[in-house]
Amino acid sequence: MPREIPKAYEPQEIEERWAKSWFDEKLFRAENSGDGPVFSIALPPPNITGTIHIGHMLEHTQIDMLVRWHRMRGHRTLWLPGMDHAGIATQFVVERQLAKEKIRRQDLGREEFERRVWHWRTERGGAIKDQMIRLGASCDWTRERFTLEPSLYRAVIEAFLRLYREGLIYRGRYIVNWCPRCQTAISDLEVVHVERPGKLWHLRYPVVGSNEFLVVATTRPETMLGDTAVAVHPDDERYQRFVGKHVMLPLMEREIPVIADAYVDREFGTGVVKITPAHDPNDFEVGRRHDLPEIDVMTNDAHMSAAAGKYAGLDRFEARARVVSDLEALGLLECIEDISHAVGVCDRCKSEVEPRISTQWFMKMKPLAEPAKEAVRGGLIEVVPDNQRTILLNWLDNIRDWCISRQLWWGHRIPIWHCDDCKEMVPATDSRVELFEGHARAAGIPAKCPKCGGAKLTQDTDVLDTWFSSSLWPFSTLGWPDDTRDLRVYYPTSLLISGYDILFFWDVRMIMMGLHLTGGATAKERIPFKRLYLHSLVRTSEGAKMSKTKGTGVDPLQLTQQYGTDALRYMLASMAAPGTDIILSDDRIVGARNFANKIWNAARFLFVNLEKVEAAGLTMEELAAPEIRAQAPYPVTGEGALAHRWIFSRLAAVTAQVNDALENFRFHEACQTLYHFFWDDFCDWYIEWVKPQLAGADREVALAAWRNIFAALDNALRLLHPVMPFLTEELWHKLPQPAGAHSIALDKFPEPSPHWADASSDDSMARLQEIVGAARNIRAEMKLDPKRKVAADFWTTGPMLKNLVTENMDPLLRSAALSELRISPVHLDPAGAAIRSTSAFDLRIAYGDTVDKAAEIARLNKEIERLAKDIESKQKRLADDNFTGKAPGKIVDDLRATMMERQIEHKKLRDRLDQLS
RNA sequence: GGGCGACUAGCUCAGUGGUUAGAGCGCUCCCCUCACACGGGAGAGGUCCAAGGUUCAAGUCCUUGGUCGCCCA
Repeated sequence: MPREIPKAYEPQEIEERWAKSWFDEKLFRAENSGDGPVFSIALPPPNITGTIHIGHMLEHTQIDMLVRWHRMRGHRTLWLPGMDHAGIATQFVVERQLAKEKIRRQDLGREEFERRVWHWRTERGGAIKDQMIRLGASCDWTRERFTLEPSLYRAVIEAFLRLYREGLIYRGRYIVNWCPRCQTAISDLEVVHVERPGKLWHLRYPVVGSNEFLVVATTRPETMLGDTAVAVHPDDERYQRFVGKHVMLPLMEREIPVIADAYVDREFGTGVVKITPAHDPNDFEVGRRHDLPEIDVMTNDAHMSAAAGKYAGLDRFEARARVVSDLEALGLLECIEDISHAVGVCDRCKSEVEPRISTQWFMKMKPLAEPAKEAVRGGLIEVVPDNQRTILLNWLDNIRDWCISRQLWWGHRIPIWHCDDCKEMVPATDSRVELFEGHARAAGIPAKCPKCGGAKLTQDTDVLDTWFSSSLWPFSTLGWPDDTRDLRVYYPTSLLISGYDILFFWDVRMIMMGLHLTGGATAKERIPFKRLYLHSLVRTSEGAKMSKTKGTGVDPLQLTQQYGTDALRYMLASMAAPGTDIILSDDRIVGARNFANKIWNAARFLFVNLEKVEAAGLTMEELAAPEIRAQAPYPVTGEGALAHRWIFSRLAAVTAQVNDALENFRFHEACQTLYHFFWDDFCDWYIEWVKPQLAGADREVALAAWRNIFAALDNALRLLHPVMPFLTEELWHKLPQPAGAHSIALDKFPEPSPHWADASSDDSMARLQEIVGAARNIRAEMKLDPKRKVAADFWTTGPMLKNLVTENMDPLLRSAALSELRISPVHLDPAGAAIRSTSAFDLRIAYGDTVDKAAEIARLNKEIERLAKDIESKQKRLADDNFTGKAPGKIVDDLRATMMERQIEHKKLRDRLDQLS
């Protein structure tokens, strides 16, 4: 193996191999027996129509990091995956496909159409699952669920029936958002408001029995055909005398009343508004208050209906133009104003939504919102970042009823039957489902109408909003409404990670449904998740949402192909600071790729060099067997001793930091900590420091050094595994592992071993790094040939530091490319030399005549000035009794100590400057 | 109109009241040293949007304003 290890990390083959192996071996299957802490999380189910995009990748990376971390810490970990049937989206995909054959779904009929969708689902749906497997998501695929499968269908019916019986689901004729393209009602949340230029038309309505007009202003003149009143504010003196009179609705020649209602904004337009109860939510309210007729002047596809008289059959926008020109011809168009206003469009298809009166199913939300508010406010559910908690509570405060019916064929059909004779609504007898052509449908069909005894019952044709089934996801996937073992073990789930864009659509609704429907005795047992982490969205460099249709989306699989999955994961995680959106940049992923390569090469170095020690009779087993690694660090004599103690001390600190970061969703901090540990500490210092020991002149030293370095590498790999699963898996397998060990993913996450912590090593190493830094700085400034080793002089007053230097002479000389480092008994002579100082030591390298004296003077001056300023400000603060009296003692002491150090440095530099000039 | 957020190095971003505010990339200089040029070493670069305030101490907390986003109505 060592001989074949490639020079650059080549992720492609490695990733595919491990992805397949993890899946085939069912490595991530959760056991619902046993003891110990449980960590469970449900995958936000992607749409079956979807393919993976960078947002999924971000979400899955974050989930997977936490899942792998918990699993490695021995928690009973379940990540439950699944797909959403995605009502509208899926129906559209299939309809579009049919359209190519010039077939409409109506031509096929409902049953045949559903058959086609199922067929599509089998053939084409769920591509995202394969992509997730390929990208290493450590889900328990044996528990995969689909929102339309029988057990979840049953959960939906059960939930519906309970809510219906409790009166929380009702049917009624109200104003809804109608999408004329999707030909279905949609919920308020599915309407997005876009600011668009528009016009405000001022129309004259003749007052009956006079020559006067009332002028109304409207952005939608075509709806005037359905006007059933005009309204003014009750206190508006301009119009009081008209209240109770009638105006003649132009074009329709219909007399409609002038009413007074406080809803009217006196400042808007003329202060008179037309009232169209069937086509405007506010007018609808006014209409109900005043008992006005509701005239729907449109059809399902937003053409004018028979109720629109001679305009029937026209598209709504054609009708608008015709209405305006007809009014103008009659002299009833007062003026046209250009304005900008918010237009509601369908979230999915972007066509203009038509507010329209319609018979639909609704869910009462206020009673459900109250417990949810309590759970969040009381901290039963922790929301991160915290500001999202405010947003969530705010929304719950203003919640409105949810229109849950959709005029689609793909979805959970509403389990209500209508009596053909008396129109009584009869719910399914129970939530049982039966299989029809292999797919679930309601089985509890009522036999006869309980009211009139009629035997002809027809099931409601509507289906439920996709989000209805989604809102049951955390418990329906675990077997609810049955009392299953999974449900008892894994519910409430530990955590939900979702994008903040679906907070209202999904997260909040799950909280409400979980609290209301599940069986726990207390709210704490009924919440669907204990913590809610809202992750950021990935945006384009312009800050816009990624969009496939606009071509601004980034294909994660392509990036993966180019840079490796681990690199992409690392990049996303390293940018995933809570609360701010992510703007992708090529640089970052290149950096992440380089990091992966660095890890690869550090391991490569070890394995390649192992040959040399194998030649000396040491075996891999002796050096790196698991039981050997477990006892690290091994004491090393000689000059590398410090570095060994130090790297394990670093490991202890890094482990604690990573644990803390992951506990708090601070993925970017975990990444940064790991990056610096691996690259700077492990590679740049530790490996470099101990290289000669590894070469094996002294067998005992080599043995211990190798054991330590392999143990450290093994620890590092396990620390890195959650974010870079493939690379670490591959390298882990190159180390000896216990018989039967399958994967690093099932190995232990490092413990933050307190006995590894070693403050004195940390301190000593930092000092030595300063000395090396000083020497390198002189070399670079003097433009010394890097290959040329030079002698240096060293002066310090501290005996400790003197010993430290002596004890670590060899690695010091190598790191700084020095031929020798002479410890001087006296102050160093600045003549003919460059000196670098800290308060603790001076380092001198002699030069010929190569040095730019003026540059050195400039450098000194700049440094002196900076120090002087700093010292002055510190002196000032220390002289202030207010500060010394009130600030904590440690702060004052530290400040004083620092100031004294600065003063020493300052004096040294001043002296040198004097001698130079 | 209501709410939430952002503004820190050329760029993308960290920064949890307390030393001289950090990282990656980019830039400058040197080095293809036998793990890695996807590398090593050394540097330059910041009145932390503005003005007030709280505090012994503010990039960090508060107020107001500016610019730019997002959500809701």
